[in-house]
Amino acid sequence: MAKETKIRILDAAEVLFAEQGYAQTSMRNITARADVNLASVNYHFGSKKNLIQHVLKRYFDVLMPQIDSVIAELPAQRGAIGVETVLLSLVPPMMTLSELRPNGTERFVQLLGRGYTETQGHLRRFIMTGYGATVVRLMDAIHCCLPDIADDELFWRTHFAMGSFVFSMASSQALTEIAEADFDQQVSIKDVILHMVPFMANGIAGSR
Amino acid sequence: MAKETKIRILDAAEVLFAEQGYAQTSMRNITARADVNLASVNYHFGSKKNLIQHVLKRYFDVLMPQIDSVIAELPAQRGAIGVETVLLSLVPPMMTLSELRPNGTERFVQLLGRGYTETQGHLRRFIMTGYGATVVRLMDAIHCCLPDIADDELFWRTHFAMGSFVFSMASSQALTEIAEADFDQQVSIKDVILHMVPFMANGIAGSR
DNA sequence: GTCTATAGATCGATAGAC
DNA sequence: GTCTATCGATCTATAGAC
Repeated sequence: MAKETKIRILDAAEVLFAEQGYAQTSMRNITARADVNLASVNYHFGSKKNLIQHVLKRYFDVLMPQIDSVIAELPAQRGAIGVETVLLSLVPPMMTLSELRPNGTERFVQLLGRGYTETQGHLRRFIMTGYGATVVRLMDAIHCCLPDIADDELFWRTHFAMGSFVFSMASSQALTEIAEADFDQQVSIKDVILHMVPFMANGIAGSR
Repeated sequence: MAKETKIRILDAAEVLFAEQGYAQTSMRNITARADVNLASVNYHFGSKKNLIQHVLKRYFDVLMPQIDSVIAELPAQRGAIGVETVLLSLVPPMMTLSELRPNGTERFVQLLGRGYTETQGHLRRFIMTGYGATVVRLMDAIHCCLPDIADDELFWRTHFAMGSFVFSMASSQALTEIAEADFDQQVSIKDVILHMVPFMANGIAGSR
């Protein structure tokens, strides 16, 4: 036999969810692409909603422990480093997702963007209950770089930064097509991220 | 008779589209909320797809001419002003959308966010064919403030900025709820926009 | 575990009476 | 222009044979 049915379903589902969104992807789309029987999704995952969570969990379970590691290894004197350093430390963990599966990094962020706008709060709850501690540690690391900025102000800025990131990936296909057509550039996901880090760092730190 | 059927449909549709997304909103949802007959949507608009475009068009037709005006009134010596000035000049036009309909500003940006992630390129084409000249004028105004930044770099930064904006509005309900719960702040759409302008300006201009 | 067959619901769109 | 009634196509989920 080829791959396990369960894996085939997850692999097919994540591509379709990332490309078309959750609502627009039917179980028939998924099982056809995975070349498995329609009923097998409900046998293995119980429901479509549960399948969506499993697709995300595969990525979070790899990413979040890595983020914990890189944050723990940041200099103890946080005042000495900038936000850009913290954000840059997240890049290698993000890039390892592409070793999991082809275009893993891109797909993961697309799924994140879809989840935030489509599942009306479910994703946020899923992240905070399962990986909330990592999120808090990351926010603390950013805050330590910028002790002068008020809590609520930093809250807004980090969410704006996340917006840049998630939106850019959600529409990354359009963006890279334009970049290639108008500027004759071949654009990889890493290029996009490395363009984005200074943008986010400048926005979060604020220069004036 | 109360309001025209056509208007009632548009009013109901824009609320539901903004809150739940296009795919998740059925014609039955819309006609029930508008308190009109199911068949009247197809009579007046031909199809659901056409209805979506009409909902957006009502906002664009008011917003875009105003943006043309404020850009035309910017100082001729563009080198003398900053990006923040250009972005701030967009705020009054955006705010007038709330005079059109309750929460118009917020709804419009939510529709924009939904359109970008859900309609896979259709929205972009709709904007560029109908209002492309205004978009180009706006991009030029930003570029004049930052003559030292290369075309392609500015392309990335403006798209990141748009991402912050659109995503923040798409998830604005969650964001304002958190802000109110964690920081005990009452947050209006104008507060969000005014927090966002410096963030975007710092990100686009780049400080280092 | 895998399959067929189908229940049960909902969808967009339209025909045709008024 | 507005309504009822319905078509035909989808969808998720499940029952039950193998």
